[in-house]
Amino acid sequence: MGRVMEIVEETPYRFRIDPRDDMRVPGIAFVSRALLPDSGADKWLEQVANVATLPGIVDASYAMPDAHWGYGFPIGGVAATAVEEGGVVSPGGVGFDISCGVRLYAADLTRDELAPLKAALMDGLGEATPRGMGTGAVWKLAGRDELEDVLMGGSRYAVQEGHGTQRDLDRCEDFGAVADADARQISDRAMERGLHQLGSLGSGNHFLEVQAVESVHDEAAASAFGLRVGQICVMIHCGSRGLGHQICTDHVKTMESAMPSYGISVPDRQLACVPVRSPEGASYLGAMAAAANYARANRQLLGEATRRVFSRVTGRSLELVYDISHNLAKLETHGGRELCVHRKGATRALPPGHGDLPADLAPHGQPVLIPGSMGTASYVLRGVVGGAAFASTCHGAGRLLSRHQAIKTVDGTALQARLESAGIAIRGASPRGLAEETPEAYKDVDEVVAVAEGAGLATRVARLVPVGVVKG
DNA sequence: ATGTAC
Repeated sequence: MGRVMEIVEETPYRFRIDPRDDMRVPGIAFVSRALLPDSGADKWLEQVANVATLPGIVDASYAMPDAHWGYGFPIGGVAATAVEEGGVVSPGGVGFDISCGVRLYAADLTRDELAPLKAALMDGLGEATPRGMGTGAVWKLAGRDELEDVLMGGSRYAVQEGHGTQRDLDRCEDFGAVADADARQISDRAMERGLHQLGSLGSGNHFLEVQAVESVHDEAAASAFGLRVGQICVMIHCGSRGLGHQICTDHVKTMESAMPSYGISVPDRQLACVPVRSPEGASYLGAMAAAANYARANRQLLGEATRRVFSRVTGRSLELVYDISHNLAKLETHGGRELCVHRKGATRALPPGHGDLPADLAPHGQPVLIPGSMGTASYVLRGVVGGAAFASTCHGAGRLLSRHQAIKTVDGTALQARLESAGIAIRGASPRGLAEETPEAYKDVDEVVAVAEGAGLATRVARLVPVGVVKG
């Protein structure tokens, strides 16, 4: 399980790995004793230390409370590099599922009002949501030219084509699309994979979930976000499908061969990286931005399909609370310097008053959407003044068992029966897919979120519980 | 996460 790391407890919610060997900065993990492996030997802690060796990294290599082992970087990792000081960009710091993220809708409907319609709603959502490893998708794109429009315009293009409203875009990170997308940096293979998957959930931990607001922790913020106790919500968690995956694969390969020419060596080949200010760095960031726009359009399309079903079955509407990604690198200004902030399984959490927030949300801070594991709670948090890790927080419960271990632990069919008897409707999930996502395979989301709040990364706004789930 | 390996 990797070498034993020496950990210094700075506070009950902040642990430090001091620089050693080639580390340029310390590692900082925002965890509790309960979330830290007993022996200090866990592969993700070693990964935190490895990331600290990257050229140009500033302040620290950070781990969020839900951190666990990932490709090169830990999932739940945050690292920023100084762009004008040789700072690098690494696809491993973004992840294979570029701009994977979450969107949350609030319904004009209570849990009690839904009860007699729940089965019909879940049936409708099950039928309307393409999912799994196949190629079914909501939007049949006209061809590569239209795919390029999506890659450049993200949710804005989807709305322009009639798939949503301006109000939706007001509640999206980056108002629906990131700048500087460059479709020319995407291989033919990645384009082909993206052509037939726009408006599809995928598999793994991706899901569409009908939820109910169980409790509100911050009345003012909840009200501004459009949330109240007893209300029905819909959460959609998905990403950039095969397109993002192929882009990551392509650019890791390119960087592996380019790295020596920049004199960069890394302790793990999965940390392949190049300077942000290099042809390969610019190429990756352009392709990554295009994949991010694809992921946003993907969530917009699935949201529109959800709205149609919701309206038909319940006669009620869905208002977007927010859409935020948790796998992305962004060029941001912090402390007067331009930084390339990698967030991998970590969520941006802008503080109250931040200029990138829409006016109605600005007094309260950015909504942070935390999907729990299947059958457990999810949370809405908000960003705080004086946060840490470049205004970042956790992204979910965080895995405890590998998919392989999870399958050995539970039987998918039995798990489905258990969830259904707990009042959680399941549609479309394969037994194996369910077993991989069993709650026992994840950390306790309540503990993760409590630590995020204790560490001063974000504060709780509302806790949501599952009513029904559509999975791949 | 992923046409679960090119």
